[in-house]
Amino acid sequence: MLAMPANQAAHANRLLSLLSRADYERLRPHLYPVVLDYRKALYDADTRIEFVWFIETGVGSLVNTMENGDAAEVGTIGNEGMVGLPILLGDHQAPTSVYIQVPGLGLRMRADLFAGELARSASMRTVMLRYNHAFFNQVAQSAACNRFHSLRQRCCRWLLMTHDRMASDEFLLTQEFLAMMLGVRRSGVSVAAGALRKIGLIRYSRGNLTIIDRAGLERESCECYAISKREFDRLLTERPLHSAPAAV
Amino acid sequence: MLAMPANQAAHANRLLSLLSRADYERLRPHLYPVVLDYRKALYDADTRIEFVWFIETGVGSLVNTMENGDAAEVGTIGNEGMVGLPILLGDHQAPTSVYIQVPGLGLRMRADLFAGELARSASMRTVMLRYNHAFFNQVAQSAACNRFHSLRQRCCRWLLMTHDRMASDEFLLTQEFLAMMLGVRRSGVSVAAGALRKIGLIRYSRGNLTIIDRAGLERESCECYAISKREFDRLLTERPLHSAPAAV
DNA sequence: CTTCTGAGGTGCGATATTGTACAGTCCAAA
DNA sequence: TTTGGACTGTACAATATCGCACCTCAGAAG
Repeated sequence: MLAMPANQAAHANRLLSLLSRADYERLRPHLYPVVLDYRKALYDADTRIEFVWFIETGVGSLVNTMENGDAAEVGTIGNEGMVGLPILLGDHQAPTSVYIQVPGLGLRMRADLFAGELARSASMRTVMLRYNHAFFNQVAQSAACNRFHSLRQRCCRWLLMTHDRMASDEFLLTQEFLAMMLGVRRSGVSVAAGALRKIGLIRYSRGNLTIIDRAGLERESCECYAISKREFDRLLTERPLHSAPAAV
Repeated sequence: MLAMPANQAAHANRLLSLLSRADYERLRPHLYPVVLDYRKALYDADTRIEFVWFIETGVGSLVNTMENGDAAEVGTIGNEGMVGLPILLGDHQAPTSVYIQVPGLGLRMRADLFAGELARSASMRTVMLRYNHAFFNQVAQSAACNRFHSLRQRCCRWLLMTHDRMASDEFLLTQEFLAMMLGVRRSGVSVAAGALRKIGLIRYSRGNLTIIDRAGLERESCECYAISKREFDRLLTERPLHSAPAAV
């Protein structure tokens, strides 16, 4: 049974707000506010990860880049999570990179200090590992989604996942960039997004996109969006997970 | 700095053999030998995970099944790893399932006891979390692979990954089953595998497949195989990961 | 020996997406 | 005010894969 201490006062970052006051106070002296600029790399593939980040606003992407330069997003990180999970897992690098796709603000901490605090606090590990599982499930869902679902469906899913992690209905987003995230041609996005605009779900022009009809996007999206979201909601709560056999 | 104690005597399962003798002795009383039958489910999506498994021979697949029944493998587990990572991450279920695709033997342990031992041993957590990272990287690679690479390339990758986890060059495998793993039509596999047979890389008939030319398969495969393998080799060693800044 | 069944090979039209190209439009810098 | 660049819309042939159907074949069951 995982006893979860009373959480600290609400924080812009959901993970930090799930920590006990004591755990949060241990991290606090090491957290430095940073601006997350558009397209900034938080870490690059196969290079040492020096910091972990807790995103407050904005959105980051876990991106896999192939030898020939083809790239695709395989996971999304916002104010519900952190960037730098390899540190949590005892590693210091990864074959993927993390880029900022919607600029914002966050808190940064030295990776070695984060690892040290984790080693000292079981309750902190609990929170972070649960997030890690939710994120893993999202990536696993992406893998299957890339196999089965159309560009249009994946486009809707991407918009919904990004929207969830944003304060506003409006954000900067070029077709070129979205195409890279989805791992498709830019002109393919032009057609898919054009169709979504035609039926009144979104509006956009010259890199400025607005979500008009969220429910409509959810209808057009594949099930992958709902599954990922459900997992985050299930795992990122203050309550302990049911662990009695009855709780199947 | 992660001090890694002297490992215990070599074990058929690589993860268990990476544990310190003390850690292994803690698990040993709870490990029960089991037969891993073809197509057996080790756990099902969204249901309580009661056991964790350490595979000794045979191969398992992490499978994502869609609402309409479409299914695809998103990760592979063999004697290098364990089944039941959600337990390690403080959860007790997952949106994916694990099935045995090549029958074999393994050791099973009650999930609650495994969680208890993990809570008591930092060194055990270290080993398991590293494996978790390697496995995560494999799934992230699959996500991008499903986006970019041809059926033929993915077919080669699958054969290589399975072969790595097998004692023999020969195993039972129908096109029907491989099609489900790759998330494609059976007749698509017929064409792809037929081509691989024609150029002498594999041999097969009526559900019996033999790897003839491994190097050839590696040439025909996408880069995803090598990347996943490299990550497993990097993370599943007895030596601690370099953690000095010089070790980039 | 015959039959049945699971496994595998092949063909064909339909569809999604690719690669490439080109043209239109808005905005900001010169 | 003009120009150049960034962003977007569109078109078209090529390709991979799909969905489906049908046929063959080997071996086990009867």
